Amino acid sequence: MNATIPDPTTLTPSARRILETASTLFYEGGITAVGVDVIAERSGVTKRTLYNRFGSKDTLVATYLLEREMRWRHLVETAVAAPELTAIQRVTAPFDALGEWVQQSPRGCAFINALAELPDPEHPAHQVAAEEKRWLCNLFERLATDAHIADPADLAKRLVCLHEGALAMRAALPEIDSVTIANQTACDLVDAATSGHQTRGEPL
Amino acid sequence: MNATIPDPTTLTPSARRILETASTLFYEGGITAVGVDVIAERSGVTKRTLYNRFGSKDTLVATYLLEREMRWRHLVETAVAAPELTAIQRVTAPFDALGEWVQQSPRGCAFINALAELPDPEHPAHQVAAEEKRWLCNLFERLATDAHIADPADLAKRLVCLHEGALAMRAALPEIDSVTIANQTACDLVDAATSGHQTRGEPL
DNA sequence: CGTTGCATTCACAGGTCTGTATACCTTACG
DNA sequence: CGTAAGGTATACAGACCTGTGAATGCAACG
Repeated sequence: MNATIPDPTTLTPSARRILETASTLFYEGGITAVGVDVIAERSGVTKRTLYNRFGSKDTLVATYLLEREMRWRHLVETAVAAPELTAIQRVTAPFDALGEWVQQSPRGCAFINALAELPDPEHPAHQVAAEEKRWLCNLFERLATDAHIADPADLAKRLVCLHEGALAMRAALPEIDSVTIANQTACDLVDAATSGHQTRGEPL
Repeated sequence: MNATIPDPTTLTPSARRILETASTLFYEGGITAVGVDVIAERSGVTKRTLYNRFGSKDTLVATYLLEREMRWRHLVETAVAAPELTAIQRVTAPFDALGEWVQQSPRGCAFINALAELPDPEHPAHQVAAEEKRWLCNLFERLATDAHIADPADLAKRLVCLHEGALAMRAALPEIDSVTIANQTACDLVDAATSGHQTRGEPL
């Protein structure tokens, strides 16, 4: 029934097609709502092949999220490493990557969506999703540290919240250009964190 | 099949029980994953009664979101109207309401989750969810206007992003106290928007 | 040539899903 | 008393779901 997640970079040709079809359908239609029959049919593959390659739907879901995370990480890492950027600009570079990313992602964050559909913390996909958020938060903290910002952990958490909010709002109210808004806000937060001591309002 | 959404405040006793059971199960287990059979059984009601009262699962889902929105709105509106608050403090008051709200909502935002599961924009629940976000954004803008903030529309969008991000992060990484972080950040944003001209970083 | 791995075809098991049909019971109220 | 509304009980239709079984084709590689 269950199986270990295969390495998305070394897949047989059929498995590749299956994964690509599943990625599209899961993201656009929702994980629970999309059945393996449709995935197999749209991949030009039989269900048997699907199960031979992935072992279970849950594993296919986890593989889908895993590969998506790899693509996202790669995009962010190249954006952050752009040579023309200052250390300060690098801190908000993930928001630039997000701007590209959402062009092909009108339905919000695939990881948040997966968490919404799969409440069971034991589900393999659940941990992939949580891991992605943890990675992003740690990345922000590292970038803030490199930019010699006073409280990098605090800034990182703020930026992660902004980041997720922008993605979520894009699915809910596409007419608001939430990514640009979040990007500007992130720059302001970095500004505030660098220019001397920061006025911090009481949370009442 | 489909039916009009009933008024959640005037329900027969059975319908009340059905809606309450459905609310819990939908939120905790996901909408698609929870079937009407288990809802009926856990409500101590037959499926026939459920269909007599709500007509379809889709309508039941929409009613669930509608009532949840009413409760949330009420909580926010009382928080915003607290007499001891200044106009400036009112702007971030929804974040205080959010602090209470998430005590009973460890699985993130029900509306975002619903959008994740029901991509069809024609689905009645879809519009209830989008409406909630629009309402919150407009509320922020109104509060910012009342507090004589320079660009209320801009600030409102920033605060909505923060708000949604805090909710989403709570589901993904509960160990981060995202609501408190977002509340503090919101206060800082309001501070920055009130104290003279605001340095706005280039989004690169 | 023979093996090995990949994929195919087709059928099926065992559930669960939404939604409906029929017939009966109970309670409130005019 | 009589009626109507709300609810009960049970069974069913028809579709879809995940996952399995058994037999076969085919191409590459030793």
